[in-house]
Amino acid sequence: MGYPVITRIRPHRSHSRDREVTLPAILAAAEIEFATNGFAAARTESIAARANVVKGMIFHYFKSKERLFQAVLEQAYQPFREALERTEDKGLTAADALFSLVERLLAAMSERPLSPVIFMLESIQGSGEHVRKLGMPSFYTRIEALIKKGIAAGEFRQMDPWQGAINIVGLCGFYYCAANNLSHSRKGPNPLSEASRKSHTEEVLAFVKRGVAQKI
Amino acid sequence: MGYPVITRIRPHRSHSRDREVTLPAILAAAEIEFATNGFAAARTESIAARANVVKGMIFHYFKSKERLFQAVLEQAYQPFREALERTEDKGLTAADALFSLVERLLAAMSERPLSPVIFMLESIQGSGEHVRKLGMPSFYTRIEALIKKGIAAGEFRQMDPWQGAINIVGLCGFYYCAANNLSHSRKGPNPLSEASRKSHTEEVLAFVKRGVAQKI
DNA sequence: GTCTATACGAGGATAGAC
DNA sequence: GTCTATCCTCGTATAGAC
Repeated sequence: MGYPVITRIRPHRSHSRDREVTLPAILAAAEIEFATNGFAAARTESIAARANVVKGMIFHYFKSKERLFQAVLEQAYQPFREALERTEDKGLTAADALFSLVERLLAAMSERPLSPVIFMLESIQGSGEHVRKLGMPSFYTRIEALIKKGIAAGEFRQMDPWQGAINIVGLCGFYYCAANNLSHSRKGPNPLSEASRKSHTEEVLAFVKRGVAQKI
Repeated sequence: MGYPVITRIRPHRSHSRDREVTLPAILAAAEIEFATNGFAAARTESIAARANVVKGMIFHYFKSKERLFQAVLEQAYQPFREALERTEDKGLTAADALFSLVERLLAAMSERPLSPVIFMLESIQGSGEHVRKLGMPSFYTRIEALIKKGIAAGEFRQMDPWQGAINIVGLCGFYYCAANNLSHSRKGPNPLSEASRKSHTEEVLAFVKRGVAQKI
């Protein structure tokens, strides 16, 4: 008593008072936090710290953790939605259509490497509401249809089209989900480096082409 | 005041006072909870409810949530450790050795479908300590070595052996991680049914064989 | 070994000064 | 818009009766 009370331990943060800066910073930090921990285990405090803002800002801009998560999901899904919408099958053989779709899928993942992780966590932990709310068109059914077509045309080998679709999506996405652990269990280049992602893209494409091929 | 106080709303649970019953029940319930939510988001209360015991029992038998998780990890990893240890490469071609290893890996997953999910969550969320603590020998490096050998022997096509190993492990495990969501996005048989798992095993094996094959 | 009750900390969310 | 301070719920863990 009698001692002067320190009312401000940290000074104001250096951010401009500007939603053009704060809002994207929160979104970017949230993407990392949700991709690392999933929705339930993610901490708003961690997100705030990473974005270099105060926790209250998150609720100021997004009202709740739940809404922030939805915003992150929307942002994460954007490249995939575009990849699906841009892909035109008209006038292509089933093989060409499938391989170009897989290329786009791989490019989208390489562009946003955290997205596959978020979707994987949502797949494991979520009840599927979030994904449905996004109107997320399914890569699985699209690929399944192309495989069916390719089998009928004699371009692809006999196989279960649904299982084939799962295998192809898995080849594309598993790498990014396992990337964390891969860097633990092995010296070598960062799995998320430009070069490693390029290598992954090429290897998956080659694997898929052979995996569905008729002749061997 | 004056009203009789209800001291026991629920009666004693019907379990025998026996660790032979209670302990495995907790372990089984915990496996489901951890596989669904990951360590941080898992709730001891949920585990207790599913095991039909009282929350205190968990701490009585396992001391902490952390130790319970380790016990679950050990249990989950058992079939995989055996699969790796039993596999002998002596006198086999690289192709035969690889395919029999993949078969064992798939069989282990089919036997414990929650294990791939737990490993995936640990890979995404954990720092790798738990897995290292288990002395988990790596499927990746084992498969990588076999691929190298197969390429040198001309049995397999030219490819990046490390990427190839990741692709193969991914083909095996992704299915089980995505299974939850798969059942949401599609009518049809349960992805974890006996028949579906068998189908998955066969399809992956076929996919892998073609994926690494020399001639196409 | 099984139960009830509770201590204690962490984390989501809000209020209100500046 | 940004900050501090606080409320309140939930969840881990413990104490102690039976």
